[in-house]
Amino acid sequence: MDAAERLVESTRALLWERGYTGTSPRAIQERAGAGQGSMYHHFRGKPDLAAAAIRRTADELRSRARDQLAAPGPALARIEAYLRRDRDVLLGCPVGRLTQDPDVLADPTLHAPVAETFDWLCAELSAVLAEGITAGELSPALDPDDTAATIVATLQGGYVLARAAGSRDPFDRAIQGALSLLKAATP
Amino acid sequence: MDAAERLVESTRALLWERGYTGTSPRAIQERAGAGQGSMYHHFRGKPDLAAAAIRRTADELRSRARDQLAAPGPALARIEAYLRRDRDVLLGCPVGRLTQDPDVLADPTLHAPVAETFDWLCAELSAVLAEGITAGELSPALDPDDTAATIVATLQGGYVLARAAGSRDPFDRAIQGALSLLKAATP
DNA sequence: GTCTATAACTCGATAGAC
DNA sequence: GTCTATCGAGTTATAGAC
Repeated sequence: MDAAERLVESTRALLWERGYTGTSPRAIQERAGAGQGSMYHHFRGKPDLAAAAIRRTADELRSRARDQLAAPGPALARIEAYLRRDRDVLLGCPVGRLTQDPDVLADPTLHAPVAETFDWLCAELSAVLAEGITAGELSPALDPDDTAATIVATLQGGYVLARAAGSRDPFDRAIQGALSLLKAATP
Repeated sequence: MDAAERLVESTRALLWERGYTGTSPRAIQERAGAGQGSMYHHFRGKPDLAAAAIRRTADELRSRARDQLAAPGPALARIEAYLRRDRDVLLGCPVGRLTQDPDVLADPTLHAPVAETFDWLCAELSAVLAEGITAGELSPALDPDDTAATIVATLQGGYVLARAAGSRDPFDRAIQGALSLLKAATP
């Protein structure tokens, strides 16, 4: 792994742990084992480096969501597989956490990948839900877009509750509760 | 309003907008119209001031949740009133946002009010849900604790989605989706 | 109780040697 | 391509005058 690569990975880790404001170029360099000169040679500065890191993190999230949502099988089973997938719950969502950083939201280059990720995820889930309704797995009374937003919100909020509690328990309960509600909503 | 009071209110506003790491004593002082000396006379430093601000914000959240949840009326109606209450969606939750700040989670004095707030809120909602099940409004198949966690997570995640989208739409959709699922889960 | 001055440090970024 | 030195500003906090 060359220096530019290590700098991006280091930035990804620090943005996840400490957010944009809490991440200093100095900390990025130390973690990457690179010096000032190296960093400012490869990147114009902190926003440039953050843009590269956020784009990669967003791409990875999409790719991992596709693994479960685009798999073969019944709609509800794919949603359950996605919700129950192994996650580092106490670390929170590396994309969702960026929405708490006003400096990220204020910079269109940093904000755009975050907005696109959740737009894409809601649309993808909505399509799977619509499929489940057509197949007779889910009640036609459910609105796919609304329900998709509820599912993504349950995940994002589950992370918040887990970090507040210092335990993954509330996350697991929130997921279980959402799945129970979905399973109760059969035609 | 005296200086100490203005300093706490100023800290509350800044913690909400910019988080703990993003909030400097200087910014607190400027917003409060108080000087360095005044601040360090009334408070030992940034963590002390933040502790006072967080305690007050947490108390206020609980008090406002009680307004809807402890009101008279059927269980489901109280939950809907709580979920549909007027909110500054794009500002996010002033308590939930603190879970993204590692410096808050690392300090027990700052972390405790955050943990207690969500513990209390989940317990309160769980009690209302249990009441709804007993009254025959909701299916006995629902687990009150799980469902309560799902509801709180939907709110917290709804804020995340709204800030990501730069619009309150996904928040409203997530709430609507959760209410539709709850209403579909009748005995 | 509030002020100003200052300390010791980190911030994000640039300059210029090698 | 990476280094070290340095910049000016901002950080949290203390000291001491008033």
